[in-house]
Amino acid sequence: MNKKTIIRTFEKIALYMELLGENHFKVAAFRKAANVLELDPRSLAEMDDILTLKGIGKGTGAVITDLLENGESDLLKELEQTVPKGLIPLLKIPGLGGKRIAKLREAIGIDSVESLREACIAEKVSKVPGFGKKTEQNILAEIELLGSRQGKFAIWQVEKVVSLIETELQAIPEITRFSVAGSYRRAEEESSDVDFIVVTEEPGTVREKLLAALPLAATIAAGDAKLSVTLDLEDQMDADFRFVTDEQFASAIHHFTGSKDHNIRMRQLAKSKGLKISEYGVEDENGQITTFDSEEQFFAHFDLPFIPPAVRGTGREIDRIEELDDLIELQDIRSDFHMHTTWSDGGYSIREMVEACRAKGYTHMVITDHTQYLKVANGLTPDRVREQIAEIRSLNEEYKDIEIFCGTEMDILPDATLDFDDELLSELDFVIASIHSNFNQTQEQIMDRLHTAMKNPHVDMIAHPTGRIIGQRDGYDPDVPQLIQWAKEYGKLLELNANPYRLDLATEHLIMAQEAGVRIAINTDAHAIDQLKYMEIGVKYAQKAWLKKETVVNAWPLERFIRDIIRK
DNA sequence: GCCGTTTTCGGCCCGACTGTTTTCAGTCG
Repeated sequence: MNKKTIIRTFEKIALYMELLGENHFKVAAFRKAANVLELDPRSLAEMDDILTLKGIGKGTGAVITDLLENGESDLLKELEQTVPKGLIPLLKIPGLGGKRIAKLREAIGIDSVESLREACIAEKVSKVPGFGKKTEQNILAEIELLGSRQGKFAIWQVEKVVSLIETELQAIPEITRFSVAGSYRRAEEESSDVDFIVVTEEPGTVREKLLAALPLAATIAAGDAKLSVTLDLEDQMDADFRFVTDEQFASAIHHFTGSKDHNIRMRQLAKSKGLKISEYGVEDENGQITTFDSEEQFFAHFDLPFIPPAVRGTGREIDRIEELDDLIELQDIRSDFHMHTTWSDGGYSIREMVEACRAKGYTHMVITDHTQYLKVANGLTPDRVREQIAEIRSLNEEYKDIEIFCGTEMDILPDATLDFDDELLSELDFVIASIHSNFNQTQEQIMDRLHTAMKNPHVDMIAHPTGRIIGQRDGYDPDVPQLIQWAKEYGKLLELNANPYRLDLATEHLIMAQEAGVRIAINTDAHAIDQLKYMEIGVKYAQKAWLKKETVVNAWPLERFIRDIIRK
């Protein structure tokens, strides 16, 4: 028996009870019990007080005892026999929850998506009390969409949709200001929809203009406070817009940024002080509503510092506020160590990239084009590298306010050798080693390649260490704990590649690396000026792993970078 | 079902929108 099994049992019990139309506080109690175990960092063996945890009571405790003693839960077995398995997918149909599903099963014997479809076509559903013609049609339409509707979208897919919507919002003069909220603002790897807070005095006008401007597959809800639509794009994605006044903005963006658990924790905190949080402000016992100029002020109202969106997760972040002072922030970033130019597969010249980094206020930067093995990317031969070094050195003479270092993103070849020899590497200031080929090798072969790079005294950093593309491919499956050990042993940096396709290393590994004392560089891997902005997503993602300023090398001052990395 | 230096009963985070009703339940985020 392990903790995961207990958690999954609670979740299943909750699901079945929901389908039976049980009291939703009862359902929530089982979900909460699952959450309590999930949030506890200890393993099952270490939890001798499991039955006395807050949130575990008589009913949930009996399930745990049952599982520990018999390896299965009588309650779950009973529920599985009572509730047809075919009902579970019905919860995926928008507009159908436990109560209505229970009602349909009771009244006309619905036990699967197929029987519901048939009942809709035979117009039996609209005869059930509480259901009407409209609901029947909606259910039928949703059943047809069930297969095509995608659950989660990768952050790079969401980013494109967010940009598109922002362009439309900017074009509407009745909008004073707006901001994306929701899981995208928290820099989640995946989101199920996008949320926007829109400040306007004329919600009706804005709603109509949005309905006219956006590519629509469906309108889910359209009121004066909110607009909810399904966008007709490559992938059909839902978008929610909340219309608020300027005074309500701070409370609204906090509320709709979430996470849900963060909000619940904040509301419990408010309640303990006799206050009530809603998306419109904070209400005291006299019904007086306070609004705020900023989220900072909102948090200050509860004696809390500003909690960055990226760390708003389980609610436990509120117990870690003393760590926020050291947390990496965008304004700490002084440099970017990984970018490409027209010398290989980048879109802009070295000078253009330098100008763009100066505009960002960076004090130093590294040019890192691909190497000869990567022919599709026009990788540099040794001769071209030396030419490039000369050009960079001369450009560096020109610019007094930014230090430009000569680097490379060198391929680690499939046979576990490096693309450049040591002599050439010694002429460079900063050497990145990367895998771009033969992802399907065994883990042993991959680790052999990475070890070669790690051992080389000229290599400074391993880029995108796992090669993953979020939601598309897992990468080359390295043994990351081992990689972190090597980074520690040989004093190498590991990258957090900030490109939203990658975000590599992932959160769990960043946490591991920081704990091991390994330094991280957050880099954009920009192939165009515009992509330098990915630093913002990268830093947010780093915050999810609670990376400190000290851990992130590109937050270090130039002098320290030269002393500890370039001249080491 | 869980919980309690206000409570062992009556709450549980809070509000918008839809569709069904004719004042509100259900669903959703």
